[in-house]
Amino acid sequence: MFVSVGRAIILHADLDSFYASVEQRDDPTLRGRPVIVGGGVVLAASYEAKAYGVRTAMGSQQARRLCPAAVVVPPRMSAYSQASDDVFEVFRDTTPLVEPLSVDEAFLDVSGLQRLSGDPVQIAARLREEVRHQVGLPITVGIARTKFLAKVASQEAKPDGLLLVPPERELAFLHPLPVRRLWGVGPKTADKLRAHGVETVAQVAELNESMLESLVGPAMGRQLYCLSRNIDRRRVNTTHRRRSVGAQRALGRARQTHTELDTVVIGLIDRITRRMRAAQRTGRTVLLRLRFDDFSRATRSHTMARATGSTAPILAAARGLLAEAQPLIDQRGITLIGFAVSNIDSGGAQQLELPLHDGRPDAVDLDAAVDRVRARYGNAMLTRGVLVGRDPGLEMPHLPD
DNA sequence: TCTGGGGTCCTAGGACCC
DNA sequence: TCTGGGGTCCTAGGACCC
Repeated sequence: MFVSVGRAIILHADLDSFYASVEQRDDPTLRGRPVIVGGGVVLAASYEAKAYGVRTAMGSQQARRLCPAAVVVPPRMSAYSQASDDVFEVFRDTTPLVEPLSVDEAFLDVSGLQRLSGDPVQIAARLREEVRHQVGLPITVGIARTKFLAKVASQEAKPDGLLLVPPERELAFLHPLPVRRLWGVGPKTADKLRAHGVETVAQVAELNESMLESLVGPAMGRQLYCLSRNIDRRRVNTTHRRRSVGAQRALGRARQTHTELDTVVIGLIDRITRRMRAAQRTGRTVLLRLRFDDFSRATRSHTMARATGSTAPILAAARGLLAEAQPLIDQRGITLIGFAVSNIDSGGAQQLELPLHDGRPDAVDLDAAVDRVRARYGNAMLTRGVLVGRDPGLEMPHLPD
């Protein structure tokens, strides 16, 4: 049944200190105590540990200094993955309109649920109860008319909270916040804004669009213009697709021999291509990511003629990139190596130039086009069903599989 | 702040094509 | 014929998010 409502109601559901909460759930002796998940670096900290200033991504030495009483436990990724699946099941029991943002975070569109399930606060409260009862984890929910406000609301409500931003209170809620709360504003952008005396969302909202664009670039400028004025028309998107698959490994300061490094490369590429094949994905661009002794970084990339999920061609590309970067490695010393495969499932189909006779799409020689696609990219992209020629937006007829 | 691992998106320049 | 404008792709780097 469809219930017509005038405006969207969006929930942002966010598990609290996810990894640490799973550890406290599974080991009762950890409850109420400061818990740090991680080895060399803090992957997650319980709220008891956060109270001492421990933060995610902090070096564990510093974390121990801040909180000597903390219990440090190694990560158990499969347990977190299972917990995540369980929580998302609760989400999907609430509404089919779920957009995952990460393992521990999602948007839920509950606009059509009111007649069936009560008002938004009741729906959110029940969701929190269900997650607590069925999975045993604390979760915070923000409710608003837009994604952005819902997310800000959940951040304000953490931990283990629930916050609704009423439609008539939106600007009053948003404007006093620091600019860092705006999506996409990190340390660098915050610095740029501060240099111009801009520290709150209200101050951003006083700037016009061209001023913001000159300050932080066209895309970021437009985004800040819209968000600071509470303009956010993004819908909850359930059809999100992964755009890259990657793996990386920190190596420490010790120099690696060629053989040792190649062993790491094989391991990383094997991990990536296994995951790609498991997800039935192919990719066309291989990216090498390096970090050096001085913490500078470099990337090298290579785009293959066709998309693939096979280990051999991707490994060959990876080794080629590494050889290309060898002078940099010898010079600066490598401390991290990673690869990512992107251009997922592209096959390159969008780039194909079809022979248009007199510019009429109906006069396209389909057989010839199919032959050219096969010759250049293999068969994978034919399953996409639609080809786009050079004419912008010109959609070609469906191709036979 | 002395640094993991997984991602996303934007920008800018060069090559190339029509 | 020459030139210029517009468009896409590829590469490298950077910022940001969880």
